[in-house]
Amino acid sequence: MAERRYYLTTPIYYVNDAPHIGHAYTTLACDVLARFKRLDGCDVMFLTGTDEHGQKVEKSAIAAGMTPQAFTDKVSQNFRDLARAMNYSNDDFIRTTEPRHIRSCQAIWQRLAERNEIYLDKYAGWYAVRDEAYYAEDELTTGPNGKKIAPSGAEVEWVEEPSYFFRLGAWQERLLAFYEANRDFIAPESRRNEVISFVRGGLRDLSVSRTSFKWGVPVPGDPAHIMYVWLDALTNYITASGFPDLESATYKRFWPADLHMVGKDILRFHAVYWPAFLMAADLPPPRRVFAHGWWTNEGQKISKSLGNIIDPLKLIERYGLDPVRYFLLREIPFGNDGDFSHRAMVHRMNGDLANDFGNLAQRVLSMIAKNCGARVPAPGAFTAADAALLDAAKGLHGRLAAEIDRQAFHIALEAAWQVVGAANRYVDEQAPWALRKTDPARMGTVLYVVAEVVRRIAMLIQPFMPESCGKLLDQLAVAPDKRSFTSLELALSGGTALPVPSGVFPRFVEAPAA
RNA sequence: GGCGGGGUAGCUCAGCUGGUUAGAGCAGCGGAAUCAUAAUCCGCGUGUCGGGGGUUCGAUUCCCUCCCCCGCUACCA
Repeated sequence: MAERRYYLTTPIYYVNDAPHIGHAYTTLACDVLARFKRLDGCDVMFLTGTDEHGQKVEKSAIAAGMTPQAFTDKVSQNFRDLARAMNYSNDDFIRTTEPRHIRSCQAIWQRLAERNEIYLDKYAGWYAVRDEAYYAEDELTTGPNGKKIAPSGAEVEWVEEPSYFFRLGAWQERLLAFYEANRDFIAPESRRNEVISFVRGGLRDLSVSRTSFKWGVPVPGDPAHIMYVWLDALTNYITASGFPDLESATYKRFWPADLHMVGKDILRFHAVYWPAFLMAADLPPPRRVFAHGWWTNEGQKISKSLGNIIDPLKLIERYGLDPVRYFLLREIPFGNDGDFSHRAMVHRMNGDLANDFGNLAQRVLSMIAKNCGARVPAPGAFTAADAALLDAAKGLHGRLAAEIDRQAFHIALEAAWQVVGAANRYVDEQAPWALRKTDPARMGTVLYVVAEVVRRIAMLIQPFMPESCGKLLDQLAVAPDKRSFTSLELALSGGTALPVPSGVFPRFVEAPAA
């Protein structure tokens, strides 16, 4: 059903930033997708990493009294630590300062230069030293002293510097044709509209080199120039696949990427510049870019100045890792903005996890432990009700695979929870506690059916909550090598000894007010 | 300004090409049950489907118009 290979990436994170919920969220979505694909039999490559070049990094390093390399060695570790804390399963972690990447960037540049897609000219504009940014003429105002002022309030000056340019302007029609031919290239749909509208508005050639700082990839043949950070950064995706070695096994297997997951703020770079660079270099563009939304904190926009940045490590400490993973992908439609609030978090944790699913598992495992000799009961013939519930659980795999393929994580979870609800209703209707006295054999069948449904659900949502589902599968005595989706049809067998059950999804209990 | 998305029960949202009493989850109210992490199950919603006009036998779903919200409108990433 699915393709045999799947290559997906997170953005590379700018090392100058401290890891926050936005980073955690993007990578989490990729992690769930990667885990799901692996369990579903795909050969997956899941890449994340850090963007370590640029003027800001150079300055921060100097401020810290370190060389840029020593500085980035230090701070890139923050992102590796986050990956471990969030239990991400990335197969590679790329740093733009690695030799493989510098070689790759220069190779891309050379391919572009050879095809006459890059030329040397001058970049001229109003530059604010304080902001390290250029401003357009119409953004400026005139200050009391007659000098031009940027929107930020900084004084600007007219600056000209030599720069290489990429002929982006020539790619407008080909990009539009590409979007038209690849309807799924940009998601969600509204983002696709935005990008198309942007490209329709016309594209200017893009300055792709700088001479104002040194910390970056030197332009081949003209080391006075450093490659533009985005050309450098975007190239990481193809570097990790083995480029520029076009004959390498990994390149042949994994390029083009199946999915670049990004935040909505960097969509344009991925959906416009990147495919243009690649097509211009005569390399295949990626298959899809998904732009997700942003989190607010208790209804407030998150910003450094407000000091309300959400630290994922603190969330994990407070709620536990898997509840946080679940919440982030269940609470809001993936692609939309959403709000993180303590109240909502506890609500999901207690309602969906502890009450609905956790308690379902606990009630059936507990009854089996007490009334079936701690062994999986051997089922008798299935009734229509049994079959209906089992069929609902069996239908989940295809359902989830389809939703995951379009990054509808919230719908995938919702579908799984529909079966959780059906299972809880089934338990109440069948009332195995009453059958215990009247018809123990039937009780065994009922408990078997529920245990089997729990097994299937736990297997399918492993990508979301690997550790918790692992514990649950341990309690069902499902062997570790029988947890991929090819083993979904290996139903529990009667007589299997089960360990003593214990709750997997704890309730969050508010500390009493002091 | 231009382009795009959206305004549906207290909250978050489903409702594809128009057609039975407009739905789900959560919250709220009432009840049942007692296997289980006091978890579970059942019942209960007269919502101007943003306002107005139009097309139609019939519109939340199509057209026009108005109001409001959000996003994009390039070189800090």
